[in-house]
Amino acid sequence: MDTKYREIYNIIKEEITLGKLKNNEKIDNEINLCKRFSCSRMTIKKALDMLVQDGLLYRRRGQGSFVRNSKNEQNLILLSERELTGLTKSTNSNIKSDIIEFKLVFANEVIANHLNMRVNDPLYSIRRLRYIKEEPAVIELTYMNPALIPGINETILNNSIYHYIENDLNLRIGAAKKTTRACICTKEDKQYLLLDDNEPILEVEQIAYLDNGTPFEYSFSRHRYDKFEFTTYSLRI
Amino acid sequence: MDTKYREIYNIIKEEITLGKLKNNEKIDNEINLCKRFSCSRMTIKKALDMLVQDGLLYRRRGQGSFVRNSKNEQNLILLSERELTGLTKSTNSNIKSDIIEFKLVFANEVIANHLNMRVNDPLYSIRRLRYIKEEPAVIELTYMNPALIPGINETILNNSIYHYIENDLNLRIGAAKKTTRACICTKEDKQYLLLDDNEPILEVEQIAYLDNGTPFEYSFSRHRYDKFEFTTYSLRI
DNA sequence: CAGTGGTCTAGACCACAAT
DNA sequence: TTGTGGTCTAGACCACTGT
Repeated sequence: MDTKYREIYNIIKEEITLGKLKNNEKIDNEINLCKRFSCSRMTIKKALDMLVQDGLLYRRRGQGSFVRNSKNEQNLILLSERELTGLTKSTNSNIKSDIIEFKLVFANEVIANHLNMRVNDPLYSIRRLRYIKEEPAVIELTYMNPALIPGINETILNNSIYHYIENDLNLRIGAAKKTTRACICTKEDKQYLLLDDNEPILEVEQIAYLDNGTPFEYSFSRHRYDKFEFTTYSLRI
Repeated sequence: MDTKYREIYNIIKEEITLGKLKNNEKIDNEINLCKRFSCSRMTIKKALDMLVQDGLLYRRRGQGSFVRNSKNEQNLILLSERELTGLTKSTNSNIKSDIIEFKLVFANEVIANHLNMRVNDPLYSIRRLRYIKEEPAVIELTYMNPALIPGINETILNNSIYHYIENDLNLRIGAAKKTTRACICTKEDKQYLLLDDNEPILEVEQIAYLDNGTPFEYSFSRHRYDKFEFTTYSLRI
């Protein structure tokens, strides 16, 4: 059983993204939505505020709530913020992985710090090359705490680690801190991603947290610059 | 008069960032905070949820709310999400601008679309080179709707457009949609930012919205790759 | 003026964790 | 069992917009 506000959020989100509600169209007011969903105004507000955070709605006191231009920009792969479960989920299609390296190492100070571990604690180190539509697209270097995420093997790595965490380990991923930068490509990048000397990398450094705030993954994803861009929607609450 | 939840948010945020509250330390529970700030639990929850969104807090049902590792990483310029007012505010120091070009043009279809204008409506086009600590750091190309943001002149451009919008025009900036990508540098980038052939650009394309949902700015900021990285904190609500 | 969203309250019941 | 945060209610008052 999901929460009521999340159900309402999903229903209205669908009405917007499927085009039932047009751009700049005024949606029903809060009072009417309360009646429609048999709930209090605070619950409606919570659902609508989530849609504002997604950039799908804007609201004007004294006037109403309106749909925001929700162009389907699908030339490139866009990642939206409420789905933070890595490549596999956000692109739905045609992901394959080569495992370049998969070993147990010992945490250095930086990693231990980010993952709330001690220096020299054992640590998974995973390097994968990921393909989208048969073309090499990302090199991922992932560190995971084996005490939190046990039982990783090649089968899992060939599919989705996140799927394993949520469905087999029954843990829930809650948040991620991502730092994005542009880098000059290295020899390794050129080799695996088939880049020329002057072609850059879009690198994302990430710490991912479980639902309860515990960090479980520290990773670097080096993306081909011509296959990825990232969109975020920032609000000043 | 600010809202109560924003005041509480600011006070607790300061206690975390100034180091009064240490990493992973449990903060006071909601009931006690209600008493301390003389307010209801919902108001406390709203303030604390904002801190969770900022990545400064994590919360565990049955246990409490805890401070998240808030290392001061100040080697590079980091932009956090709740401050979306451009370079000048987010770096506090030592910004200068050269105006490369400032003219009135006519909106093409793409721009008109993003800014809710009509094709061929008049439009400010502003190209600036921005220096940080006397070194060239960003080339900004900005389009603005003169009907919304009138009276822009060189003095304003030499300082902060955002300051002018909020303090002189008394408008409030509410949200921004940002798309980040890595690019091969152009001849112009090399010339102004003093880059070598193989050094990339970190480009941010942005649509900025007023408080009431109206888009007023469409811009491209081309950052030196070695002076900028962007951090975002994503939540799965 | 009426209609809208923004804030805030004082409580209720629930799910979860530690003891 | 106790203490914690998560959800939800039914209302209140306010600020802003348009007529």
